[in-house]
Amino acid sequence: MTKSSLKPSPREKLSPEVLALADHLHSATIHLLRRLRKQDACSGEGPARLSALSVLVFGGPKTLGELAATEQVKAPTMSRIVAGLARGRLIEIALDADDARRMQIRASAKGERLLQAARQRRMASLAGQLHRLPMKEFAKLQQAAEVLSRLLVDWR
Amino acid sequence: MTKSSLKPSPREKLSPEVLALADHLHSATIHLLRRLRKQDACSGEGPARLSALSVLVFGGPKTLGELAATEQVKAPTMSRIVAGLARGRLIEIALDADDARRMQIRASAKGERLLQAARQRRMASLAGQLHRLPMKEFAKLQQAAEVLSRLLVDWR
DNA sequence: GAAGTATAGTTAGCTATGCTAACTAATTTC
DNA sequence: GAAATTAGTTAGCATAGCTAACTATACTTC
Repeated sequence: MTKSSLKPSPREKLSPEVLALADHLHSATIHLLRRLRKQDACSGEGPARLSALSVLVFGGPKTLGELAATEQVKAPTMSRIVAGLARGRLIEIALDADDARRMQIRASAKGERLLQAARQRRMASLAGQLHRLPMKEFAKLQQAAEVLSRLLVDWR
Repeated sequence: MTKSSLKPSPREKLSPEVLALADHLHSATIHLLRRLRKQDACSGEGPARLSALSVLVFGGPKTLGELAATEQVKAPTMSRIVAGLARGRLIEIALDADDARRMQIRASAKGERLLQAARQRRMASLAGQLHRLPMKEFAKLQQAAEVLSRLLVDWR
């Protein structure tokens, strides 16, 4: 770091330091998710379906378009993901009373159970590793997770 | 945190705190990579090929089996990825002198250029966001990146 | 050195996930 | 009420993951 500013004033543009952090963060997140992804295999559903289902479980009912936007995917892609989830009885689809074009999609009880089980496996895997960290490093990750969340919210 | 230990002694097993961090980290990394992934579209190559190519560029020549192991993918999958990269002249393949079954795969000059350009786009995107962070938060991410790297190395 | 086993990669064929283009149907706007 | 917009589907393409079954080379064992 060449200059310090404790208030939200940005640093100079794309210094080597910023690029180095971008690189490390990029690499670490890729490898972290690659490890966790393996835990999902035994759920019987692919990553896109699990992710969409988790949006429904934690975010409540959504239309197809809202789901597509949340998952940053085009409508036809989400259409097929929803079809797959419906085929497995993991979601329930109701027509919107106000607008017959819209569909209200919600997780079914079965979908909720499946997602919680999958989530449990991922969390157990990651938590099992975090668990082995010394307190100090654990705290660093806690702070970083908050920073990352804000970064994503403020992304532009 | 219920107990503190500044030395590498692990905490109690899978406390709510550990699970909460696992959850936040999981969510943040997923959404971070989803954003960065978009930058790769204009490279003309998919994520699996870019990732394998980056292994070759930064890790030097590899056999197909080594590439598959590094990318945590089965041999037939890597076989097709390599075929795609070869079709685009992004890699060069030589037969191993000692063992005619093996292939030595290396990035071509064209592959190196393409990967560096793609990497530049990802890094610019992420760095552009990191750039806007106040110094203090930036430093937190730096520390976290180190912790994450160690976590991945020590993963078991 | 021949037979059997192990290893490196390929091929075929399945599923899942992403896209665009072109479509249907419902709603809104003018 | 005609035109434009919006929600979602269908068709068709490419990438990426897998297993099973194959070829070809290398190693082992007698």
